[in-house]
Amino acid sequence: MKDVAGVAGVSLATVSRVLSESGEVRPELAAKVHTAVELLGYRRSVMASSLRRADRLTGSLGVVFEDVANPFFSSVHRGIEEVARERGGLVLAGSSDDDPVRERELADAFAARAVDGLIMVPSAGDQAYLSREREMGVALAFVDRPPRFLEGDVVLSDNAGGIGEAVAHLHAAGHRRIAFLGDRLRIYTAAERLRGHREALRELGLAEEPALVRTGLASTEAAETAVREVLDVPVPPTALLTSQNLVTIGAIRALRGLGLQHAVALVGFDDLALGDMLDPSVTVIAQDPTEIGRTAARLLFERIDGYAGPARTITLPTELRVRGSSHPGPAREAPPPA
Amino acid sequence: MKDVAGVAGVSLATVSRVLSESGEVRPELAAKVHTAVELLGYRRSVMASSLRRADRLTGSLGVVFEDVANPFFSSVHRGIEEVARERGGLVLAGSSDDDPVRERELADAFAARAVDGLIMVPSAGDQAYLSREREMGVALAFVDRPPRFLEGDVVLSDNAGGIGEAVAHLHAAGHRRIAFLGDRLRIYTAAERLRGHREALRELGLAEEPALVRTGLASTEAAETAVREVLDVPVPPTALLTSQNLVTIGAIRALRGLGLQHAVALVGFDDLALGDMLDPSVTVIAQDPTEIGRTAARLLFERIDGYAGPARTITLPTELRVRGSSHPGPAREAPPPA
DNA sequence: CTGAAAGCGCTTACAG
DNA sequence: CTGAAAGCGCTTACAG
Repeated sequence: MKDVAGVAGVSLATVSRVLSESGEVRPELAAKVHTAVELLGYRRSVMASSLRRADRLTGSLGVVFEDVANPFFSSVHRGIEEVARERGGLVLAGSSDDDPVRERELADAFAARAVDGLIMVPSAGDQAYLSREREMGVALAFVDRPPRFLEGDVVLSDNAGGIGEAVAHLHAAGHRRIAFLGDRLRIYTAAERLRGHREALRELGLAEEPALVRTGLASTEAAETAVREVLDVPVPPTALLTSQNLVTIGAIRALRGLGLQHAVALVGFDDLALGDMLDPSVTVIAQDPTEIGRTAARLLFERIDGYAGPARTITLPTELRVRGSSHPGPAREAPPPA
Repeated sequence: MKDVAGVAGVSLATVSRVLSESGEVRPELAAKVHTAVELLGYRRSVMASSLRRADRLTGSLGVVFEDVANPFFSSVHRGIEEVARERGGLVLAGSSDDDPVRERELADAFAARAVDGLIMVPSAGDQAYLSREREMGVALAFVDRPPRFLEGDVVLSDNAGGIGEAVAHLHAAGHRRIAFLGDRLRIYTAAERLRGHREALRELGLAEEPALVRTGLASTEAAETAVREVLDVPVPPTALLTSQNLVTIGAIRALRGLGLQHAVALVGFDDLALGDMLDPSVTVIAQDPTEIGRTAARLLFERIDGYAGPARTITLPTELRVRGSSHPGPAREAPPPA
């Protein structure tokens, strides 16, 4: 910048004013500065700039995902990037692998790089430590699940509502025995989806049968086994609701293995790539991860811009994509009462 | 840091030495410093630190992908993150959408944040502008395709070799009429894959028939149409080679639409999620995106650590995953000579 | 081994 | 509107 000032024949302060578009500068001087910048190929250092600025903003955001390579999160990432880009912001991203220690290391490393804000998919741990970052001026927003032991803006999908819609859809198609296959309940989304199932059954006047509810399924294999077991009870379910991608895949494998893919209905949470190419194609409850990312970024920028009101929770709707698996071909009579 | 010095009763310089682990400091003083750091909850500013350091390193890396939400690239991202993490580094990522202007804006924005290095998936444009960044001390590495008008370290998949292996596999299964469906040839990987097809045919003594080669396919729809056309020639192919995911999906749709999914063999480039659940399951040429990311990060860190030798090109092998689609069920007699 | 001082590249009151 | 000067939070010769 010193060189630019020299070439342009103005003071350092003037160059700074021109380049940061702050204060009034005579157009002729501004032109000289721009010419010098072009000539020298000068680029202002964001780091030095933010160090001295009153607002200390760096125009960068940190994002902690469970895994940047997970397609759901990488779509959230994209949504955040889109909104950040409108403001000239850049995104730092890292994977916590749902490890609270790693999550904290990442938050620390981002804060040390003076990010303006942090968007986090909170791990199973405790997020209270983030109140210190907030005090130090780092804005916060959460995504996919709420933080624990800390208030904060959060963007969620309507997990319970999405499941409820699926249950109603299956009920309308004549199903009365709807099994629920879910992940470990310590995971917020897993618990919410189970809650949605229970509430929907109650609203429809259906009894909840313990034999038709299986949770704690963390892998495709576990899900496959659970589906086989749940279909092996005295009065088996006519429809399956799977609360997560891996569980859905396990269920598909199990149904195929038993030759029941056209006999037992299936609705899965989260869309599957190629889900429409399978036989039968898979009915799903789809989230909108890109919009989740955009929304979280907007909330975060409001905080960065000074909003200091109470924490907000935004719940985005899910979309039921009805495909073949919830319209099993052969006619079926109503199952006997439980 | 000033506060820490005050509490610890030492000079600023000593605190800096302890925290940056540079220079010799008496253990007792170091202990005092650490106590003060704990007490105050102090965290060193990476920005201020790097501004004054001799090496100017910030411990952050910029990555320009075509799209952070593309599963291939998000896996590359994960590989880069893993290697960066070993060194305490952080990753900034952005999407160019294959737009040279956006690519350059991102490279600029990263450089203004003083990243130590840049890993890029070069867009179709010209990367010569990056030589300026390199002169300013930013290390460079490229991924998936080589930069244009610039020398640089690059990590590629063995595109031609992977296709060659697939052609040999189909040939061994008796196929003599193997169609190639590819993307726009201005895309490096598309051109390489077509080259692999041609060379493999030549090596096997098969003539290349223009009617069996279709390129320029940028969408599922275009691919579907092209497959229908290529199957409609007087002597149709008995096998299809698709050079990219969207093309593969278009081919699957076309074959199903025609009821030929068990009659015409198919091998696609890049694995498909659920590719093993389709009927028939899809034989693919799989890349290893995470390893591509790790390798690029390693090359980049070598440059950051001072390696100044010639540009290196590392080509990673692909893996042929033989599944049902290249073993069509019904026996088939050798097709008539061309 | 330790401290006082200069300075990285910038912004911002403070005068004029 | 413009410039000289102080200072953001740190590191690093330079003395001692």
